[in-house]
Amino acid sequence: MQKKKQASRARTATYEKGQARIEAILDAALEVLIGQGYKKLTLRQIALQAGIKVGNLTYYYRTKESLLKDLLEKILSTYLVEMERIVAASGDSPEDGFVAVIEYLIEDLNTQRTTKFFPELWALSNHDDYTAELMENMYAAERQVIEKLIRAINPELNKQQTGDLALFISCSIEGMTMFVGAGKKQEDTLQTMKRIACKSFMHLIAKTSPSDSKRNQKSP
Amino acid sequence: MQKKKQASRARTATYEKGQARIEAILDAALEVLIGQGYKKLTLRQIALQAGIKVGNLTYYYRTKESLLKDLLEKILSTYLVEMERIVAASGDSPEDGFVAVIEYLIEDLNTQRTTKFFPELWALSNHDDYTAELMENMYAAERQVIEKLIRAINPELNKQQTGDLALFISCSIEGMTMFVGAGKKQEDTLQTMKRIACKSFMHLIAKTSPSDSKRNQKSP
Amino acid sequence: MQKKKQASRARTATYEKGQARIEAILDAALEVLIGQGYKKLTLRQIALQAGIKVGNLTYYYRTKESLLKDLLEKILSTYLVEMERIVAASGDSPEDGFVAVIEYLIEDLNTQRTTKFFPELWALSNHDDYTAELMENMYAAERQVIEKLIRAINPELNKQQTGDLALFISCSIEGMTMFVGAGKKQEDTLQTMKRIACKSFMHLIAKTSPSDSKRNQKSP
Amino acid sequence: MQKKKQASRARTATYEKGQARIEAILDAALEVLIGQGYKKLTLRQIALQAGIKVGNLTYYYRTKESLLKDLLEKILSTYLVEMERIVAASGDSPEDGFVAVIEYLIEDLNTQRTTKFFPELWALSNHDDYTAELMENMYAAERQVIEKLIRAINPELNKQQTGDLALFISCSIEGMTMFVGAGKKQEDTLQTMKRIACKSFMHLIAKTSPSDSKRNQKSP
DNA sequence: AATGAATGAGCGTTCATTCAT
DNA sequence: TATGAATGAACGCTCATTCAT
Repeated sequence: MQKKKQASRARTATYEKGQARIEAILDAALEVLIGQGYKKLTLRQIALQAGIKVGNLTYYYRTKESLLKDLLEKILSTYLVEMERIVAASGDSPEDGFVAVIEYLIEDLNTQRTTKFFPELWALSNHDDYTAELMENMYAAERQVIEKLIRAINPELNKQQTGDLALFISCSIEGMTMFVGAGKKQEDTLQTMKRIACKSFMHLIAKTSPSDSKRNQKSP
Repeated sequence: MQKKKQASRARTATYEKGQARIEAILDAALEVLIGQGYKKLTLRQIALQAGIKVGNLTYYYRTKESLLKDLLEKILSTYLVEMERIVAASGDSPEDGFVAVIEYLIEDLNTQRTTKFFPELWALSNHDDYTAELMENMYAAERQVIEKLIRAINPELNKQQTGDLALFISCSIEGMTMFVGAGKKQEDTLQTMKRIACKSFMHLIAKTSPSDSKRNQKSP
Repeated sequence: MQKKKQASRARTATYEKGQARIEAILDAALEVLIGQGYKKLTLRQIALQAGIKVGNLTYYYRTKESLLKDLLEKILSTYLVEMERIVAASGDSPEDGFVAVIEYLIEDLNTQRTTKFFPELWALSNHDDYTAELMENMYAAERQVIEKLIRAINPELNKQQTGDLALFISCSIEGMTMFVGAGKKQEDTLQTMKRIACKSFMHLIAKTSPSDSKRNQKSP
Repeated sequence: MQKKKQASRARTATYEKGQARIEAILDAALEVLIGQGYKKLTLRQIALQAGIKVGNLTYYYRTKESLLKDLLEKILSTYLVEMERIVAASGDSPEDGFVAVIEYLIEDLNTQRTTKFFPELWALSNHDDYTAELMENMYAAERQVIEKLIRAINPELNKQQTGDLALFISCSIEGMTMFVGAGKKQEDTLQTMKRIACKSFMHLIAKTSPSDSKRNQKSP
């Protein structure tokens, strides 16, 4: 029901076969990006991975840029969808919801899909404005989810504070990608990190008081 | 006197002029990497930036790979050198030393050199073992510095715990690179992040007790 | 009634709709050729202009070459038809008829259709024998019209001389295409050229005597 | 002495070998253009003709456009140089000079270099502004040479009239390219055309009076 | 009659690398 | 040391053509 307009920027592909091809192409592209990095993310490699010829690839995506757009949008959107699912499923307690989100995010580092893809995304966004914007939108949405939970846990905090805390928490988790993710040196510390993160974040939220913000009160 | 071995993979360069050239080449390469990204880090661009011709560049570095190796080594070593300098300069109090290191690391995000370079490094390490190893060595050294300070602040913690805390702290800071660094959307929140980070980390170190570790006591 | 054989190389197109499609395709092709040049005269562009898909285009013309053939034949035939119409309409006086033809040919340079198309035709005929033959046939017919008028004006001239004069006159007019045609630098001199041409040609016809021909009398 | 700065837009090519290569490349390009038309004027064909690899070709000309620029400029400049040489060599009599120029221009049609190249040039100029400008400059210079001779033959004519006559004469001759040039159907009529042209043009110049111009006197 | 899908060849261009001087 | 010259491989992309539906 809800997946009808995927690959919106791709060519028409009105028929089923075309739709399937587009999915296959995007899957292949992600595979290449994860497996070989964006330097090797060439049309030839993608076509090879997808089992088609380059000519056919360009039939669906006239430019590499448009393919990349679709690819990034597809991947990033799945993360948001999943996040909202987690929140919705976590019941009434905001504390439980918060822990569920944090654990989901960290647990997600167990997949190569995540640990390989995101550093590529960050590097890409370094030199491509569109990628940077897309990434920023995704993380902004993620922070909004976190902010809502923070506010529910500690309603005394003002908007500025919840935003700052959400940003700090998001940073802390994203930073693990390079170290504790799948295939990384400290791979096995993932559970420990989860524990430390939850404890630390919960304390941070609970013990931050409205008067803590340096911004609101330049001189104490 | 002690840094003679630099550019070990480069050509002989026994004479001063050659050494200077190598420095110029590496500087040029870094400039290009930061300013234009890894994708445009071509021999042509590096030579142009260095004011020499490609032919001459290949005289010093027979392959692009060897140039990259030297470049990474040079950059990463400077971070370590700086870190040790910071620690040494921070006096007797371990708390002061810890805060100084944290603040240095976060403050460093103010430079494009850092915010542009590290995501590239992470992406590179994704698919290149040598880069991954080099990076891991650097971060391991960084964590050792942090661990030493943690142990001085809270001597009760065991080796496992200090290691985990250092890793968590390192992740938290590195994760800021994509968000609060120079040229990023949340660039202006750097001071706030610094404050939250210091407070949060200090509490984490102080309030962690030896019995917290789930690893040591599989069954409670 | 008499023009049935058009599009002889195209597919059957026995039905009216098919005939209309072929006309639309050829019109579209001419439009593209004139507006964007031979380089951009691609099946994609033609199909786009005709409002159909490439796949359908290839149903009517199995190869691009066959489409081009039909296109050339259609265009060139229209010029001949028009020329004969002009001659027929110019009444009894051969002088009037001659001037009418000359003026028609020069006036025709006012349309982009002419000034853009013919240089392409000449370049094409440079390396394509069929095009060269088609073009030669068209110009031969044009010269025959002119020859007939010349002979009527000055009956003393022999066949060789009328042929030579017709050729010279035809060259003189065709040569204007690159300079005084629509969109050309000397576009505004078209009327002046018309006047000079008529005066010069009329004098040439009137004052040429049968003894002028060097060919007939190698030694005087 | 005078050929030092040829190929000004090409790469440095400071050494003899490079200079020779550039000449070879341009010669090869002309060969391909003449022999196969601008559609087949590809870098691969040019390189093949020049006996080098495409990679080397792009070392001298970074873009195809720059190569074409140099090619056109080189060819067109040779025509101008030759024209001026002809005029200078034709002695005192303006009539002799004029005839010499006309005969040179028509005689030139005996070379495939001319009959093949110019239609390509005209077609090129149809869709490329730079080519159009270059071509216009060349023909403007040619007309200036003709105008000067016309004025010497009939000093009574005003500037407007000499310009118009020069244009008409130039058109008449250029128009022969498609018909009487080397390899064309009416190839053998070249001498006849020469004779008709000279006679016709001389009469046109001699018998045009200042009062002929319709432009100066809107109503007679 | 019409379209979507697929292919293979070729295009201009970039690049790391090799080599003679 | 330093440069110009040359190469081969790969890149993104365009195109005419074929084919199943």
